Amino acid sequence: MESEREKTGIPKKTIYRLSLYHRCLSKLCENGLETVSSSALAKAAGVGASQLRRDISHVGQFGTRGLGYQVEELRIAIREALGREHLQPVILVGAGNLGCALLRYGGFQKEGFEVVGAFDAVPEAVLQKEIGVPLYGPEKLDSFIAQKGVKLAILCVPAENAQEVANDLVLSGIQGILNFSPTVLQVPDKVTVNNVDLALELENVSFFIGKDDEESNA
Amino acid sequence: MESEREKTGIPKKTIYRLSLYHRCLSKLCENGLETVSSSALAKAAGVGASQLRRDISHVGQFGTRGLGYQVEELRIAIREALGREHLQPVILVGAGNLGCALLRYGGFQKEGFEVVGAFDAVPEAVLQKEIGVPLYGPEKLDSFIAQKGVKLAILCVPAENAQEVANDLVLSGIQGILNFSPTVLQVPDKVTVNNVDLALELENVSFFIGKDDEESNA
DNA sequence: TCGTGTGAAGACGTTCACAGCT
DNA sequence: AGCTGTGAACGTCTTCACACGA
Repeated sequence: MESEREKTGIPKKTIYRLSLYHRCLSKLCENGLETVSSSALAKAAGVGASQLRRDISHVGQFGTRGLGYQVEELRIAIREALGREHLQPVILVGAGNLGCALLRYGGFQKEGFEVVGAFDAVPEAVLQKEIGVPLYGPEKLDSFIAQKGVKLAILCVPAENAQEVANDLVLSGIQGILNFSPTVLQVPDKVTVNNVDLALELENVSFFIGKDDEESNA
Repeated sequence: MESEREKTGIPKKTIYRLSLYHRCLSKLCENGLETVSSSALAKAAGVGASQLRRDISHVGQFGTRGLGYQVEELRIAIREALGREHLQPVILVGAGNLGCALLRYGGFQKEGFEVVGAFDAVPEAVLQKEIGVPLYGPEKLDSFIAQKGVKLAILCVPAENAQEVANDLVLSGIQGILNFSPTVLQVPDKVTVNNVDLALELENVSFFIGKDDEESNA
């Protein structure tokens, strides 16, 4: 039912970790490091060295045996493999609690995304100033997406409206949705959806604590 | 390196989906449905019917062949399997943008969690009123956790402080952390960490769009 | 007949272990 | 000697397909 990894042959989980490596490499770069071994980088990323090498092998061969990887070279290679060479415009739909927090959150910009517009059913003028991004009503969605050629949307509307809004987004040409609503979105195959389900994630942590109760001895 | 599924024998991914089924069942319940087939429930949850049956079989045998599952019965069984029978107290650390948004976010309460306290390096009194939860400075952390017996924490501090704060949490007895900081936390094995990495998630969506560019024909 | 529960097969991801380069 | 890159073994999750019960 689920078939990811279209075209490239790189597994979805690997993609995820490559992003992580990319971030680690950026940090190493800032610190002036020039080379790094698979084990050192793996440790920084919290994965096994073997897995890291396998992941990187999906991108190409960059290491020097006996030495390690060139930090900058590897970073660029990964960035290209991820298709993150250029700034990518994003819109955010649903400027409620979470939506506004995300707008103020600097992490997206830092990783090469630009939130170019926000949309809400009730676009309050006050907000506009606070979030530093143009805020529109739903009627502007379609033309905005077409005009700016936006392909990515962050969806933060209440669960009740999520599917409806998602439909509009897809019709307007959005190809990827980062969905924060606790809803299973129904979209065409060509559209990618990643769900960030906060409550589910908390439930998951909750499950794994207490299980290890009588395992206090390492 | 990663070994989840302690004790219970239920795979981590299945746990995740069980939470999802649980939510879907609650919805069905509200709608007055009494029975549901694996395929119907699977569709609601966005998974394959076969997978759903397999997942549920990890919990027990509840279906009636030729008919389906008793919605309420299954819901309770899953809730118990997940250990979510009782309200679980949670603290939130880092009442910045995201932290505050999460405090106002109703989703956790809805799924049976109670945010009993919030902590921030600079606990502004104004905020206190806005978020509806007691807000303390870091010095109160330890005693609060001990006193209330809290095991779960939501971590929303800046990346720079995340590891340091996590250390404190672990020392104070926290056993599970839902981490929103873009950092790989180093914690003892007995502590469970789930990372919600917003930028990474967006990067991931971004990767999978455009790949399917010339795949518009289904 | 309809739909569950599950052995068996298959797909996928991870880890091992070592050959080979520097 | 040190470290990468990778075939092969392994383990895990998913899907198939069908026996069995209602």
